[in-house]
Amino acid sequence: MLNTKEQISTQPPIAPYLIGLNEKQTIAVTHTEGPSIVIAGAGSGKTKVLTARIAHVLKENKATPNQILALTFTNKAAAEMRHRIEQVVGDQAKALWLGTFHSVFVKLLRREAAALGYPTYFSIYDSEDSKSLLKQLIKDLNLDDKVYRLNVVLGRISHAKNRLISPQSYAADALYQAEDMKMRMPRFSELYLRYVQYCSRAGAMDFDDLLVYMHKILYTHTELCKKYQQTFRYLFIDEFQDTNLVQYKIIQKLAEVHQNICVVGDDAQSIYAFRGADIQNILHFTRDYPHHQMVKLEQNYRSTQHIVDTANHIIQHNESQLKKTVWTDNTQGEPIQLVKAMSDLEESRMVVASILAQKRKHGLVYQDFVILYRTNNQSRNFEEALRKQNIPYRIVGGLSFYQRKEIKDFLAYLRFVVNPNDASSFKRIINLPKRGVGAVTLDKIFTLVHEKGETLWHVLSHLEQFLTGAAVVAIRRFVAFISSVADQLALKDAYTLASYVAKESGFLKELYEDKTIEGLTRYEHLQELLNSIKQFVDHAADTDPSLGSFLQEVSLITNGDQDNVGEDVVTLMTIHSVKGMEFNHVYLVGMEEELFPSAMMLGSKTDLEEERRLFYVAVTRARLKVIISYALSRYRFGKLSHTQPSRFLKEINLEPNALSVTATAPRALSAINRSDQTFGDLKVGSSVKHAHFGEGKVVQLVDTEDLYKAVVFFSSVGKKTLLLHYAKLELLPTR
DNA sequence: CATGGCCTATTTTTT
DNA sequence: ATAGGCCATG
Repeated sequence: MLNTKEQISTQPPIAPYLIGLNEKQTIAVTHTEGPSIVIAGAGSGKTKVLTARIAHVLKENKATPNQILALTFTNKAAAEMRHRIEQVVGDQAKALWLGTFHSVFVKLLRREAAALGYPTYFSIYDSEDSKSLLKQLIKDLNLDDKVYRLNVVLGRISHAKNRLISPQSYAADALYQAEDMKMRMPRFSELYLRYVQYCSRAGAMDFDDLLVYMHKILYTHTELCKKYQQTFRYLFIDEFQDTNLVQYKIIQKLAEVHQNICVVGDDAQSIYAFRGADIQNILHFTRDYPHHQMVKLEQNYRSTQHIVDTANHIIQHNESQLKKTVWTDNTQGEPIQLVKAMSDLEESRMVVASILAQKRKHGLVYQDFVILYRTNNQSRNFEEALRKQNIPYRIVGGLSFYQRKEIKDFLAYLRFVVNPNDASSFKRIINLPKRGVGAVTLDKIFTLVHEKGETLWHVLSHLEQFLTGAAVVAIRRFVAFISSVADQLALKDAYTLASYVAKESGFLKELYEDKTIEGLTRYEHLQELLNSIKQFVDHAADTDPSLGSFLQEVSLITNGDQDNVGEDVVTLMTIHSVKGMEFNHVYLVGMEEELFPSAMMLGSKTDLEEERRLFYVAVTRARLKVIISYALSRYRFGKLSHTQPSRFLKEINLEPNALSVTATAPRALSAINRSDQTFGDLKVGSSVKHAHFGEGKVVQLVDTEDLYKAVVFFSSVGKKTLLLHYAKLELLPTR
């Protein structure tokens, strides 16, 4: 690009956001019209391109911010993107339609809820809500929960929804029916139907519904569809390889009029097939848009040569992949290191010891490190080891604040006020605090709802017509209370109403009176929640400060979103949640058969290939160094079991016993002293120049726990041992 | 109707 | 290891 000075002076000034882009990136950014697909290898500047492209559209006045729709998979990615666009275009960025698929669709569905027969502030059921609902339905139908396994059933429902198979068409489909028979679940269709009916009557949508109903709006409400097709002139889809059928159909429909759709993805990083993601969408895109422009970003700017090589090596073992050569001209860096531990406990200590040593040796900060694992429960040992060493850390994922029981309970209160047909929320709170309403009364109520075909709220507010007894009196009081709050919904903001409910419902008092340590924490959590509602209201200057709006927003928050960014802490998370991020040093732990690859994924080749892509994602997060660890034994289900090193290690020629890392914790990483050792570009035999001693030749490299040393033979003074952290050695070209 | 103790299944990943 | 379900008891 900017090759000579003459070029700069004769050409118009280049927009600041285009500076520093390579040739391919520039094409991807500036060809804004028509369908285009960007295949972006790991670390190839994907986000940079996507944000520059949006900025370009705005700067060239091709569209106003609210005519641009940009969809990501995580809130984090959306926030990051908005931030970076803001740096280029300023406040305009605020008006972009930019967010996760789910959060953007909630906003649209809220506007169009009436067309679907849903209340404006419909409830959103998270996976836990879905689970407990399904559990109840399985019970209601007298099905054996050992055959109709919760996770299996839920997964199947989710899968059907993501493939746009309604309960009716599911029941009519011979193939699905045959599968169900094989799995001894002949009544699955019925269960699916009931589940959908329940949600619709409760005015609730689960995560999949947000997509399914968005699809429904676009494909069955022509006028509404036209409106949005006209509105969105430019569409941007991040992590395209992880889209499923509904998502693809939605964006396809939205792009139908203007055809300005840009999808960015990397087939090598597709790790969500388990929730319906279909890499085939990349093929479908090229087929559905024959005039598309395709750009492949193959230069990696993130990682060292060693890391890029290893990553390429990993992915080569997969048969199904797009042709792509990721390369880098970064320095060679250090080889991937392997740590072997005797037990899971020792593994965690060794990793933590290694972090401390690396930090000291290179003058790093905690933020440089991430510990990645396959399953959330692996975090435990590492947390303890980190705590013991007083190392600050944060965990992303796992049990989030909003999944705590007291928080879910209170949110259920608020949800029921906003949507009094939400039966799940009702059941959750009717006896919080105790109101003497038992299972029998509840059963009667739900039978009535079912038989009369009335809404839950109708039955509750006319209960005297149907039932008598002490419970009825209690419910009448409860109903009166809920009504009194509901009357204020349009008048008062979320915070005012929430604190009112907390006090007047007796919920806060109940928590307050529990003086155990856990009770105290629960009380604090509730206060914390109320604070966050206050914040929500304060920040909702020109948006909707209502309780309904808060509840919908909060349903889509995941842990890690609101987390303390910028603090100097070690990060712990699953490989799935690290996607899209980068760290200087990556510790990939628990590299054992049946754990990674997971025992659940050994059954089929496609599953195994997804695990391998997961491995690829983990390794490519690192800028400088990857350290992989495994243990020879591990506690599973409270029992000690022996483990085998992962097959993936052999695939990248990291033989479990190749490196003589002593396995004694916590002073674990003893000196490695090998003739083929390299430190960056420095290796035995390298010619170097030292400020005092002049030219010399490296005869030995020593890697101790917290120091790098080099033994150099200088013609002037003979052998000297130098500490690489201090000594400034200049590498001379080899002759 | 609520509580406490014992039993069992559970661990794949997330919006 | 631990959470949730089931049963017996208050």
